[in-house]
Amino acid sequence: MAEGVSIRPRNGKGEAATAAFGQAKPGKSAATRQRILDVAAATFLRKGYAATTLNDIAKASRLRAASLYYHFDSKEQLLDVVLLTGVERLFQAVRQAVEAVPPEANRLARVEAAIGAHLAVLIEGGDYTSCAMRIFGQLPPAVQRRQMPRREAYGEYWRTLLADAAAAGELRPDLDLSLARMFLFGALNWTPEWFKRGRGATAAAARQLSRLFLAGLARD
Amino acid sequence: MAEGVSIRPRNGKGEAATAAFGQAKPGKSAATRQRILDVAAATFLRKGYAATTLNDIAKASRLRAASLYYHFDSKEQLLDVVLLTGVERLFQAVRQAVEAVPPEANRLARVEAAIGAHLAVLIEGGDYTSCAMRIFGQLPPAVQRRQMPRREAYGEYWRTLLADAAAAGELRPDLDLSLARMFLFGALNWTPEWFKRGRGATAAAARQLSRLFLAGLARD
DNA sequence: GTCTATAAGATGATAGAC
DNA sequence: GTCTATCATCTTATAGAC
Repeated sequence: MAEGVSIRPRNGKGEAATAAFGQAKPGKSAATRQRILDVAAATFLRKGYAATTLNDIAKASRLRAASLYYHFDSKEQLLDVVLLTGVERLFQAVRQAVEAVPPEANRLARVEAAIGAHLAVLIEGGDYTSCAMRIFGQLPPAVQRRQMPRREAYGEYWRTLLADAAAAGELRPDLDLSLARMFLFGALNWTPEWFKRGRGATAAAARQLSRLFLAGLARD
Repeated sequence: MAEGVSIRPRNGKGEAATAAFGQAKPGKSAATRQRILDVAAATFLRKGYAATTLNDIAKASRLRAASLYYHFDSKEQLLDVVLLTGVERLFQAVRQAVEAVPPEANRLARVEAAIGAHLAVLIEGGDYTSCAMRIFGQLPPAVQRRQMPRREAYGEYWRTLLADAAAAGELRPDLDLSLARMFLFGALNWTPEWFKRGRGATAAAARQLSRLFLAGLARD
Protein backbone atom coordinates (compact mmCIF):
# COMPACT_ATOMS: atom_id res chain seq x y z
CA MET A 1 0.00 0.00 0.00
CA ALA A 2 2.93 2.29 0.63
CA GLU A 3 4.37 1.90 -2.84
CA GLY A 4 2.44 2.36 -6.02
CA VAL A 5 -0.54 4.57 -6.59
CA SER A 6 -3.58 5.32 -4.52
CA ILE A 7 -6.83 6.08 -6.28
CA ARG A 8 -8.57 7.70 -3.33
CA PRO A 9 -10.40 10.93 -4.22
CA ARG A 10 -8.86 14.16 -2.98
CA ASN A 11 -11.89 15.10 -0.90
CA GLY A 12 -11.30 11.97 1.12
CA LYS A 13 -14.92 10.98 1.08
CA GLY A 14 -16.31 7.74 -0.19
CA GLU A 15 -19.89 7.35 -1.30
CA ALA A 16 -21.15 6.85 2.24
CA ALA A 17 -19.39 9.84 3.72
CA THR A 18 -20.71 12.12 1.00
CA ALA A 19 -24.23 10.83 1.46
CA ALA A 20 -23.97 11.50 5.19
CA PHE A 21 -24.11 15.20 4.41
CA GLY A 22 -27.62 16.11 3.51
CA GLN A 23 -26.55 18.90 1.19
CA ALA A 24 -25.05 17.21 -1.82
CA LYS A 25 -27.04 14.67 -3.76
CA PRO A 26 -25.81 11.24 -2.79
CA GLY A 27 -22.95 10.27 -5.05
CA LYS A 28 -22.67 13.58 -6.80
CA SER A 29 -18.98 13.81 -6.06
CA ALA A 30 -18.35 10.23 -7.09
CA ALA A 31 -20.32 10.63 -10.30
CA THR A 32 -18.49 13.80 -11.29
CA ARG A 33 -15.18 12.24 -10.47
CA GLN A 34 -16.09 9.35 -12.70
CA ARG A 35 -17.06 11.66 -15.51
CA ILE A 36 -13.75 13.48 -15.24
CA LEU A 37 -11.83 10.24 -15.34
CA ASP A 38 -13.72 9.00 -18.39
CA VAL A 39 -13.02 12.21 -20.23
CA ALA A 40 -9.38 12.20 -19.16
CA ALA A 41 -8.86 8.64 -20.39
CA ALA A 42 -10.45 9.44 -23.74
CA THR A 43 -8.46 12.64 -24.21
CA PHE A 44 -5.12 11.28 -23.06
CA LEU A 45 -5.68 8.42 -25.47
CA ARG A 46 -6.42 10.67 -28.41
CA LYS A 47 -3.90 13.48 -27.91
CA GLY A 48 -1.43 12.15 -25.42
CA TYR A 49 -0.78 13.38 -21.89
CA ALA A 50 1.26 16.50 -22.54
CA ALA A 51 -0.97 17.78 -25.31
CA THR A 52 -4.05 17.45 -23.12
CA THR A 53 -4.79 20.52 -21.02
CA LEU A 54 -6.87 20.61 -17.90
CA ASN A 55 -9.10 22.95 -19.83
CA ASP A 56 -9.75 20.23 -22.42
CA ILE A 57 -10.77 17.84 -19.69
CA ALA A 58 -12.81 20.41 -17.80
CA LYS A 59 -14.73 21.54 -20.84
CA ALA A 60 -15.67 18.03 -21.89
CA SER A 61 -16.68 17.37 -18.28
CA ARG A 62 -18.85 20.52 -18.23
CA LEU A 63 -16.69 22.14 -15.57
CA ARG A 64 -14.04 24.83 -15.18
CA ALA A 65 -10.43 23.79 -14.94
CA ALA A 66 -10.14 24.94 -11.33
CA SER A 67 -12.99 22.65 -10.32
CA LEU A 68 -10.94 19.61 -11.20
CA TYR A 69 -8.80 20.32 -8.15
CA TYR A 70 -11.65 19.50 -5.87
CA HIS A 71 -11.46 15.93 -7.15
CA PHE A 72 -7.76 15.54 -7.89
CA ASP A 73 -4.52 16.94 -6.55
CA SER A 74 -2.87 17.49 -9.90
CA LYS A 75 -2.91 16.61 -13.55
CA GLU A 76 -0.36 13.93 -12.84
CA GLN A 77 -2.49 12.28 -10.20
CA LEU A 78 -5.38 12.19 -12.63
CA LEU A 79 -3.08 10.39 -15.03
CA ASP A 80 -2.01 7.95 -12.32
CA VAL A 81 -5.58 6.92 -11.68
CA VAL A 82 -6.39 6.49 -15.36
CA LEU A 83 -3.31 4.34 -15.94
CA LEU A 84 -3.82 2.17 -12.91
CA THR A 85 -7.48 1.66 -13.69
CA GLY A 86 -6.58 0.63 -17.23
CA VAL A 87 -4.11 -2.00 -16.13
CA GLU A 88 -6.35 -3.35 -13.38
CA ARG A 89 -9.28 -3.79 -15.74
CA LEU A 90 -7.06 -5.56 -18.23
CA PHE A 91 -5.50 -7.85 -15.68
CA GLN A 92 -8.82 -8.74 -14.15
CA ALA A 93 -10.52 -9.50 -17.46
CA VAL A 94 -7.67 -11.66 -18.68
CA ARG A 95 -7.34 -13.60 -15.45
CA GLN A 96 -11.09 -14.17 -15.41
CA ALA A 97 -11.11 -15.43 -19.00
CA VAL A 98 -8.23 -17.81 -18.31
CA GLU A 99 -9.87 -19.17 -15.20
CA ALA A 100 -13.06 -19.80 -17.16
CA VAL A 101 -11.25 -22.29 -19.39
CA PRO A 102 -12.15 -25.85 -18.36
CA PRO A 103 -9.30 -27.46 -16.42
CA GLU A 104 -9.19 -30.41 -18.79
CA ALA A 105 -8.43 -28.17 -21.77
CA ASN A 106 -4.83 -27.91 -22.85
CA ARG A 107 -2.57 -25.04 -21.86
CA LEU A 108 -2.83 -23.39 -25.25
CA ALA A 109 -6.54 -22.91 -24.76
CA ARG A 110 -5.68 -20.70 -21.81
CA VAL A 111 -3.32 -18.65 -23.93
CA GLU A 112 -6.02 -18.28 -26.52
CA ALA A 113 -8.49 -17.12 -23.90
CA ALA A 114 -5.98 -14.56 -22.67
CA ILE A 115 -5.45 -13.22 -26.17
CA GLY A 116 -9.17 -12.84 -26.71
CA ALA A 117 -9.71 -11.10 -23.40
CA HIS A 118 -6.79 -8.72 -23.79
CA LEU A 119 -7.98 -7.73 -27.24
CA ALA A 120 -11.59 -7.36 -26.14
CA VAL A 121 -10.68 -5.06 -23.28
CA LEU A 122 -8.52 -2.92 -25.53
CA ILE A 123 -11.21 -2.52 -28.15
CA GLU A 124 -14.44 -2.66 -26.24
CA GLY A 125 -13.47 -2.08 -22.63
CA GLY A 126 -13.49 1.71 -22.65
CA ASP A 127 -10.56 4.06 -23.00
CA TYR A 128 -8.64 3.35 -19.80
CA THR A 129 -6.74 0.29 -20.95
CA SER A 130 -6.06 1.46 -24.48
CA CYS A 131 -4.89 4.77 -23.06
CA ALA A 132 -2.69 3.06 -20.50
CA MET A 133 -1.02 0.93 -23.15
CA ARG A 134 -0.68 3.54 -25.82
CA ILE A 135 0.79 6.54 -24.04
CA PHE A 136 2.85 4.83 -21.38
CA GLY A 137 6.21 4.89 -23.10
CA GLN A 138 6.31 8.67 -23.46
CA LEU A 139 5.24 9.59 -19.95
CA PRO A 140 7.47 11.24 -17.35
CA PRO A 141 9.76 8.66 -15.73
CA ALA A 142 8.30 9.32 -12.29
CA VAL A 143 4.84 8.33 -13.53
CA GLN A 144 6.20 5.24 -15.23
CA ARG A 145 8.01 4.18 -12.09
CA ARG A 146 4.87 4.33 -9.98
CA GLN A 147 3.04 2.09 -12.45
CA MET A 148 5.73 -0.53 -12.84
CA PRO A 149 4.71 -2.97 -10.06
CA ARG A 150 1.27 -3.69 -11.51
CA ARG A 151 2.55 -3.82 -15.06
CA GLU A 152 5.25 -6.25 -14.16
CA ALA A 153 2.74 -8.42 -12.37
CA TYR A 154 0.69 -8.57 -15.55
CA GLY A 155 3.73 -9.45 -17.65
CA GLU A 156 4.65 -12.12 -15.15
CA TYR A 157 1.19 -13.62 -15.43
CA TRP A 158 1.66 -14.01 -19.16
CA ARG A 159 5.15 -15.37 -18.73
CA THR A 160 3.71 -18.14 -16.57
CA LEU A 161 0.91 -18.78 -19.03
CA LEU A 162 3.42 -19.43 -21.80
CA ALA A 163 5.89 -21.28 -19.61
CA ASP A 164 3.12 -23.66 -18.55
CA ALA A 165 2.29 -24.40 -22.17
CA ALA A 166 5.95 -25.00 -22.89
CA ALA A 167 6.29 -27.30 -19.88
CA ALA A 168 3.28 -29.27 -21.10
CA GLY A 169 5.08 -29.79 -24.40
CA GLU A 170 2.54 -27.83 -26.35
CA LEU A 171 4.98 -25.34 -27.83
CA ARG A 172 7.60 -25.70 -30.49
CA PRO A 173 10.89 -26.13 -28.67
CA ASP A 174 12.84 -23.59 -30.71
CA LEU A 175 11.02 -20.52 -29.42
CA ASP A 176 12.26 -17.65 -27.32
CA LEU A 177 9.19 -17.24 -25.14
CA SER A 178 10.19 -13.81 -23.99
CA LEU A 179 10.44 -12.49 -27.53
CA ALA A 180 7.25 -14.24 -28.54
CA ARG A 181 5.38 -12.66 -25.66
CA MET A 182 6.56 -9.17 -26.51
CA PHE A 183 5.72 -9.55 -30.17
CA LEU A 184 2.27 -10.70 -29.16
CA PHE A 185 1.86 -7.73 -26.84
CA GLY A 186 2.82 -5.55 -29.76
CA ALA A 187 0.24 -7.06 -32.08
CA LEU A 188 -2.37 -6.62 -29.35
CA ASN A 189 -1.48 -3.19 -28.02
CA TRP A 190 -1.13 -1.69 -31.47
CA THR A 191 -4.76 -2.43 -32.32
CA PRO A 192 -6.18 0.81 -30.91
CA GLU A 193 -4.03 2.51 -33.53
CA TRP A 194 -5.98 1.09 -36.45
CA PHE A 195 -8.89 -1.14 -35.49
CA LYS A 196 -12.39 0.01 -36.42
CA ARG A 197 -15.15 -1.41 -34.29
CA GLY A 198 -18.05 -3.23 -35.88
CA ARG A 199 -20.53 -5.99 -35.13
CA GLY A 200 -18.56 -9.14 -34.52
CA ALA A 201 -15.36 -7.55 -35.69
CA THR A 202 -13.60 -7.88 -32.36
CA ALA A 203 -14.28 -11.58 -31.98
CA ALA A 204 -13.20 -12.18 -35.56
CA ALA A 205 -9.98 -10.29 -35.00
CA ALA A 206 -9.29 -12.27 -31.85
CA ARG A 207 -9.79 -15.52 -33.73
CA GLN A 208 -7.45 -14.37 -36.47
CA LEU A 209 -4.73 -13.31 -34.10
CA SER A 210 -5.01 -16.50 -32.06
CA ARG A 211 -4.72 -18.59 -35.17
CA LEU A 212 -1.87 -16.49 -36.49
CA PHE A 213 0.00 -16.67 -33.25
CA LEU A 214 -0.81 -20.17 -32.10
CA ALA A 215 -0.43 -22.01 -35.35
CA GLY A 216 3.03 -20.56 -35.45
CA LEU A 217 3.67 -21.31 -31.85
CA ALA A 218 2.16 -24.75 -31.43
CA ARG A 219 3.84 -28.00 -32.34
CA ASP A 220 2.30 -29.53 -35.43
CA MET B 1 4.77 17.69 -55.31
CA ALA B 2 1.91 20.04 -54.46
CA GLU B 3 0.45 17.77 -51.84
CA GLY B 4 2.38 16.26 -48.99
CA VAL B 5 5.38 17.69 -47.21
CA SER B 6 8.45 19.48 -48.48
CA ILE B 7 11.70 19.03 -46.63
CA ARG B 8 13.48 22.02 -48.06
CA PRO B 9 15.34 24.09 -45.45
CA ARG B 10 13.88 27.45 -44.54
CA ASN B 11 16.94 29.39 -45.68
CA GLY B 12 16.29 28.04 -49.15
CA LYS B 13 19.92 27.14 -49.72
CA GLY B 14 21.19 23.74 -50.62
CA GLU B 15 24.75 22.67 -50.00
CA ALA B 16 26.02 24.31 -53.18
CA ALA B 17 24.37 27.65 -52.59
CA THR B 18 25.77 27.89 -49.08
CA ALA B 19 29.25 27.02 -50.28
CA ALA B 20 29.02 29.76 -52.90
CA PHE B 21 29.31 32.29 -50.08
CA GLY B 22 32.85 32.45 -48.88
CA GLN B 23 31.84 33.41 -45.36
CA ALA B 24 30.26 30.34 -43.87
CA LYS B 25 32.15 27.08 -43.77
CA PRO B 26 30.85 24.88 -46.56
CA GLY B 27 27.91 22.90 -45.30
CA LYS B 28 27.71 24.54 -41.94
CA SER B 29 24.04 25.22 -42.37
CA ALA B 30 23.32 21.73 -43.62
CA ALA B 31 25.31 20.14 -40.81
CA THR B 32 23.54 22.14 -38.13
CA ARG B 33 20.20 21.42 -39.69
CA GLN B 34 21.05 17.73 -39.60
CA ARG B 35 22.05 17.94 -35.96
CA ILE B 36 18.78 19.63 -35.10
CA LEU B 37 16.79 16.97 -36.90
CA ASP B 38 18.66 14.15 -35.19
CA VAL B 39 18.01 15.68 -31.81
CA ALA B 40 14.37 16.35 -32.64
CA ALA B 41 13.78 12.77 -33.75
CA ALA B 42 15.37 11.42 -30.59
CA THR B 43 13.45 13.76 -28.31
CA PHE B 44 10.09 13.39 -30.02
CA LEU B 45 10.58 9.66 -29.76
CA ARG B 46 11.35 9.72 -26.06
CA LYS B 47 8.90 12.32 -24.77
CA GLY B 48 6.40 12.77 -27.56
CA TYR B 49 5.79 15.85 -29.68
CA ALA B 50 3.80 18.03 -27.29
CA ALA B 51 6.07 17.38 -24.32
CA THR B 52 9.15 18.35 -26.30
CA THR B 53 9.94 22.05 -26.18
CA LEU B 54 12.04 23.95 -28.67
CA ASN B 55 14.31 24.65 -25.74
CA ASP B 56 14.89 20.92 -25.27
CA ILE B 57 15.87 20.58 -28.89
CA ALA B 58 17.97 23.72 -28.93
CA LYS B 59 19.90 22.83 -25.82
CA ALA B 60 20.77 19.35 -27.07
CA SER B 61 21.77 20.93 -30.37
CA ARG B 62 24.00 23.46 -28.58
CA LEU B 63 21.88 26.39 -29.75
CA ARG B 64 19.31 28.83 -28.45
CA ALA B 65 15.68 28.22 -29.21
CA ALA B 66 15.42 31.27 -31.46
CA SER B 67 18.22 29.96 -33.66
CA LEU B 68 16.10 27.02 -34.71
CA TYR B 69 13.98 29.43 -36.73
CA TYR B 70 16.82 30.06 -39.09
CA HIS B 71 16.56 26.42 -40.17
CA PHE B 72 12.84 25.73 -39.75
CA ASP B 73 9.66 27.73 -39.97
CA SER B 74 8.01 26.22 -36.93
CA LYS B 75 8.01 23.35 -34.50
CA GLU B 76 5.42 21.64 -36.64
CA GLN B 77 7.51 21.84 -39.77
CA LEU B 78 10.40 20.27 -37.87
CA LEU B 79 8.06 17.46 -37.01
CA ASP B 80 6.95 17.10 -40.61
CA VAL B 81 10.50 16.59 -41.77
CA VAL B 82 11.28 14.04 -39.06
CA LEU B 83 8.17 12.04 -39.84
CA LEU B 84 8.64 12.05 -43.57
CA THR B 85 12.30 11.10 -43.26
CA GLY B 86 11.37 8.22 -41.01
CA VAL B 87 8.85 6.78 -43.43
CA GLU B 88 11.09 7.27 -46.47
CA ARG B 89 14.00 5.49 -44.83
CA LEU B 90 11.74 2.63 -43.86
CA PHE B 91 10.13 2.30 -47.26
CA GLN B 92 13.45 2.44 -49.05
CA ALA B 93 15.13 -0.16 -46.83
CA VAL B 94 12.23 -2.58 -47.09
CA ARG B 95 11.89 -2.22 -50.84
CA GLN B 96 15.62 -2.72 -51.23
CA ALA B 97 15.60 -5.86 -49.09
CA VAL B 98 12.70 -7.32 -51.02
CA GLU B 99 14.32 -6.63 -54.36
CA ALA B 100 17.49 -8.33 -53.17
CA VAL B 101 15.63 -11.62 -52.81
CA PRO B 102 16.46 -13.92 -55.75
CA PRO B 103 13.57 -14.02 -58.24
CA GLU B 104 13.42 -17.81 -58.09
CA ALA B 105 12.69 -17.73 -54.34
CA ASN B 106 9.09 -18.11 -53.30
CA ARG B 107 6.89 -15.17 -52.38
CA LEU B 108 7.15 -15.84 -48.68
CA ALA B 109 10.88 -15.23 -48.82
CA ARG B 110 10.07 -11.70 -49.89
CA VAL B 111 7.74 -11.23 -46.96
CA GLU B 112 10.43 -12.53 -44.65
CA ALA B 113 12.93 -10.07 -46.11
CA ALA B 114 10.48 -7.24 -45.58
CA ILE B 115 9.96 -8.22 -41.95
CA GLY B 116 13.68 -8.30 -41.32
CA ALA B 117 14.26 -4.94 -42.97
CA HIS B 118 11.37 -3.20 -41.23
CA LEU B 119 12.57 -4.47 -37.88
CA ALA B 120 16.19 -3.59 -38.56
CA VAL B 121 15.34 -0.02 -39.51
CA LEU B 122 13.19 0.41 -36.41
CA ILE B 123 15.88 -0.86 -34.08
CA GLU B 124 19.13 0.10 -35.72
CA GLY B 125 18.18 2.71 -38.29
CA GLY B 126 18.26 5.75 -36.04
CA ASP B 127 15.37 7.51 -34.35
CA TYR B 128 13.46 8.85 -37.34
CA THR B 129 11.50 5.74 -38.21
CA SER B 130 10.82 4.61 -34.66
CA CYS B 131 9.73 8.15 -33.85
CA ALA B 132 7.50 8.32 -36.91
CA MET B 133 5.77 5.05 -36.02
CA ARG B 134 5.47 5.59 -32.31
CA ILE B 135 4.08 9.09 -31.97
CA PHE B 136 1.99 9.31 -35.12
CA GLY B 137 -1.38 8.40 -33.67
CA GLN B 138 -1.40 11.24 -31.14
CA LEU B 139 -0.29 14.05 -33.44
CA PRO B 140 -2.49 16.95 -34.54
CA PRO B 141 -4.83 15.85 -37.35
CA ALA B 142 -3.32 18.40 -39.75
CA VAL B 143 0.10 16.82 -39.38
CA GLN B 144 -1.32 13.34 -39.82
CA ARG B 145 -3.12 14.38 -42.95
CA ARG B 146 0.02 15.67 -44.59
CA GLN B 147 1.78 12.38 -43.94
CA MET B 148 -0.95 10.09 -45.14
CA PRO B 149 0.04 9.74 -48.82
CA ARG B 150 3.47 8.24 -48.11
CA ARG B 151 2.17 6.06 -45.33
CA GLU B 152 -0.57 4.66 -47.45
CA ALA B 153 1.90 3.94 -50.20
CA TYR B 154 3.93 1.91 -47.75
CA GLY B 155 0.88 0.01 -46.55
CA GLU B 156 -0.09 -0.67 -50.12
CA TYR B 157 3.36 -2.08 -50.82
CA TRP B 158 2.86 -4.60 -48.01
CA ARG B 159 -0.64 -5.39 -49.15
CA THR B 160 0.75 -6.36 -52.52
CA LEU B 161 3.53 -8.40 -50.95
CA LEU B 162 1.01 -10.51 -49.08
CA ALA B 163 -1.49 -10.66 -51.92
CA ASP B 164 1.24 -12.02 -54.20
CA ALA B 165 2.05 -14.74 -51.71
CA ALA B 166 -1.62 -15.62 -51.46
CA ALA B 167 -2.00 -15.69 -55.25
CA ALA B 168 0.98 -18.05 -55.43
CA GLY B 169 -0.85 -20.38 -53.07
CA GLU B 170 1.73 -19.99 -50.34
CA LEU B 171 -0.69 -18.83 -47.67
CA ARG B 172 -3.32 -20.64 -45.74
CA PRO B 173 -6.61 -19.86 -47.43
CA ASP B 174 -8.54 -18.96 -44.28
CA LEU B 175 -6.65 -15.76 -43.51
CA ASP B 176 -7.83 -12.19 -43.51
CA LEU B 177 -4.75 -10.61 -45.06
CA SER B 178 -5.68 -7.16 -43.97
CA LEU B 179 -5.93 -8.17 -40.34
CA ALA B 180 -2.77 -10.24 -40.56
CA ARG B 181 -0.85 -7.29 -41.97
CA MET B 182 -1.99 -4.95 -39.23
CA PHE B 183 -1.18 -7.43 -36.48
CA LEU B 184 2.26 -7.82 -38.01
CA PHE B 185 2.73 -4.05 -38.12
CA GLY B 186 1.80 -4.00 -34.46
CA ALA B 187 4.34 -6.63 -33.51
CA LEU B 188 6.97 -4.71 -35.47
CA ASN B 189 6.15 -1.15 -34.51
CA TRP B 190 5.81 -1.95 -30.85
CA THR B 191 9.42 -3.14 -30.60
CA PRO B 192 10.90 0.31 -29.84
CA GLU B 193 8.76 0.17 -26.72
CA TRP B 194 10.66 -2.75 -25.20
CA PHE B 195 13.55 -4.01 -27.30
CA LYS B 196 17.06 -3.69 -25.89
CA ARG B 197 19.82 -3.64 -28.46
CA GLY B 198 22.66 -6.10 -28.26
CA ARG B 199 25.09 -7.92 -30.51
CA GLY B 200 23.09 -10.07 -32.86
CA ALA B 201 19.91 -9.41 -30.95
CA THR B 202 18.16 -7.69 -33.82
CA ALA B 203 18.79 -10.48 -36.32
CA ALA B 204 17.67 -13.05 -33.78
CA ALA B 205 14.48 -11.14 -33.10
CA ALA B 206 13.78 -10.86 -36.81
CA ARG B 207 14.23 -14.61 -37.22
CA GLN B 208 11.88 -15.25 -34.31
CA LEU B 209 9.19 -12.94 -35.59
CA SER B 210 9.42 -14.32 -39.11
CA ARG B 211 9.10 -17.84 -37.83
CA LEU B 212 6.27 -16.88 -35.51
CA PHE B 213 4.40 -15.09 -38.22
CA LEU B 214 5.19 -17.26 -41.23
CA ALA B 215 4.78 -20.65 -39.67
CA GLY B 216 1.35 -19.48 -38.71
CA LEU B 217 0.73 -17.93 -42.06
CA ALA B 218 2.19 -20.51 -44.43
CA ARG B 219 0.44 -23.63 -45.57
CA ASP B 220 1.91 -26.75 -43.96
C1' DG C 1 -18.99 21.38 -5.35
C1' DT C 2 -18.27 24.76 -8.62
C1' DC C 3 -17.26 29.24 -9.70
C1' DT C 4 -14.24 33.78 -10.78
C1' DA C 5 -9.94 35.86 -10.38
C1' DT C 6 -5.30 35.56 -10.53
C1' DA C 7 -0.58 34.24 -9.70
C1' DA C 8 3.77 32.38 -11.55
C1' DG C 9 6.03 30.29 -14.97
C1' DA C 10 6.75 28.21 -19.50
C1' DT C 11 6.13 28.19 -24.50
C1' DG C 12 6.18 29.16 -29.60
C1' DA C 13 7.46 32.75 -32.19
C1' DT C 14 9.36 37.52 -33.89
C1' DA C 15 12.70 41.63 -34.15
C1' DG C 16 16.90 43.15 -34.59
C1' DA C 17 21.98 43.37 -32.97
C1' DC C 18 26.30 41.19 -33.97
C1' DG D 1 24.14 31.79 -38.47
C1' DT D 2 23.50 32.61 -33.84
C1' DC D 3 22.54 35.57 -30.26
C1' DT D 4 19.68 38.62 -26.72
C1' DA D 5 15.46 40.68 -25.75
C1' DT D 6 10.79 40.58 -25.87
C1' DC D 7 5.79 39.44 -26.71
C1' DA D 8 1.40 37.28 -26.52
C1' DT D 9 -0.50 33.37 -25.10
C1' DC D 10 -1.29 29.40 -22.63
C1' DT D 11 -0.71 26.32 -18.61
C1' DT D 12 -0.92 24.37 -13.97
C1' DA D 13 -2.23 25.59 -9.73
C1' DT D 14 -4.06 28.43 -5.63
C1' DA D 15 -7.34 31.69 -3.06
C1' DG D 16 -11.50 32.71 -1.80
C1' DA D 17 -16.55 33.94 -2.99
C1' DC D 18 -20.94 31.72 -3.51
